[in-house]
Amino acid sequence: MVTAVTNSEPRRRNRRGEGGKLREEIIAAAVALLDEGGDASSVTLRAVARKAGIAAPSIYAHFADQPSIMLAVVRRELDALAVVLREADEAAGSDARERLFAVCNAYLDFARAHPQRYRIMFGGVWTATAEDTSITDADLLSLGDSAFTLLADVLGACVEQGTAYPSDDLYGDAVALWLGLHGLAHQRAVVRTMPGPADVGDRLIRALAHLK
Amino acid sequence: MVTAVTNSEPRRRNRRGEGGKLREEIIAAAVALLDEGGDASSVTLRAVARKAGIAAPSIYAHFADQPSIMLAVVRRELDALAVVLREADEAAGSDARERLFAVCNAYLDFARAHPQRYRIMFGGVWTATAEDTSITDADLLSLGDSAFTLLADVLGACVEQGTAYPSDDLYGDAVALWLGLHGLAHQRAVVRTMPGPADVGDRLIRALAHLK
DNA sequence: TCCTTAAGTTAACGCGCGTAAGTTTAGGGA
DNA sequence: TCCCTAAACTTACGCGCGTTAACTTAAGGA
Repeated sequence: MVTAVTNSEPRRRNRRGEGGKLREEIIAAAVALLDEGGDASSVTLRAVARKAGIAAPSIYAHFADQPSIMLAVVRRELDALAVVLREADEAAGSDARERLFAVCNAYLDFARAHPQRYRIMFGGVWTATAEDTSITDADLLSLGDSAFTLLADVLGACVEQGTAYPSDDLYGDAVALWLGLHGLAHQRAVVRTMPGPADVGDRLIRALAHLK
Repeated sequence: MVTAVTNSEPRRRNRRGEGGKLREEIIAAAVALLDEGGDASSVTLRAVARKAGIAAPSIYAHFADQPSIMLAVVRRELDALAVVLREADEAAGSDARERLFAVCNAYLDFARAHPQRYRIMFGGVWTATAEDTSITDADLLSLGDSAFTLLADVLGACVEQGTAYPSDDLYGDAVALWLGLHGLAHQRAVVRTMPGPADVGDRLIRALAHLK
């Protein structure tokens, strides 16, 4: 599959103060490449440039190097995930149990809807590359903070409401809950046909949140 | 880092009937490359050849292409994992609870000891490449069978012994337990510095096995 | 209108990759 | 002893990659 970028219009050059627009287009192009089913290695600098309809060197005006593009993608998608979770939480009403399932299922749905993105977000694109770049471990850890905090809050609400058994370490249990969700989400994002019963997600949530 | 393969001996050519020996050496070379800290993309055909001390084209006598090498690596490591788990189980004695923790911790220890291997085993090297190769989904699913069956058996023993609450779906709970272990193992294999309390592994096991 | 400068382009570099075709080395049966 | 052939080597091709340097276009205020 060549995707044949036969744009008749070569691309409208941005206006004077709007050079920054291209930055967003580059990130979008990288995400589009992922969504087409490629893995991380198919998101090359040149492929992104082709997708965005620009020449490869034009990227260097907006990103220092190729890994920086990937980091921007991860940033964007983690922010999008946090928004999705927050929306699901607000739509769930005030019952803590409902909120918990809403948030957890929204998480799993996001991963299912965008498996390639999920793999990039949590698949360790960095471990190998971050050594050479200016990306620090602290950078990476802070990325998912917003989404995780929401999950921990909702779990706390379940304990307060009495829906879940009290915990000796709420933070630890929240981490464990997320790890379970992540295990399922990641495996689904990887194998195409996941073995096990359909309700395995609910099983994970109920067990890890210590629901009554 | 160049690793400078300055072998004085260019490499002893194998005897007549022993051409198959090189196959094992190639797999070992690929694993060695992983252990040096590279990601999947640094296990190139030529890098493997350099590591094994042979010329790149010599690999084609034993593997159809580069993905086939990776599949062989995954096979080897999954077999090794199954052996490790089995040994841990046998060393744990007859108490079901002890056996469960022994097997689960052996799993986590394996991932911690060989993070790069673990990432390859479960990181979705295939999803992108398997389309072009002769590797089927059924192939991949059957790979981890031996290890998973052991885990499910031990979990069943816990229920029988009364250490764990009875389950309405033992298989489903075993899958959920594995997913939790996998989430932790994978995340540790990816981020270098994993947040959360040190006993998060025990939390996962206790909750997902429904221990009393 | 012209000129400055932001927003791109084209050209070229060196590298490592997978693969093809032909060549050498040495074990072991006749 | 000779020579066949398995096992591995050498050389070479073309490609896509990331990156750099130098050049071109056009927006928009003076």
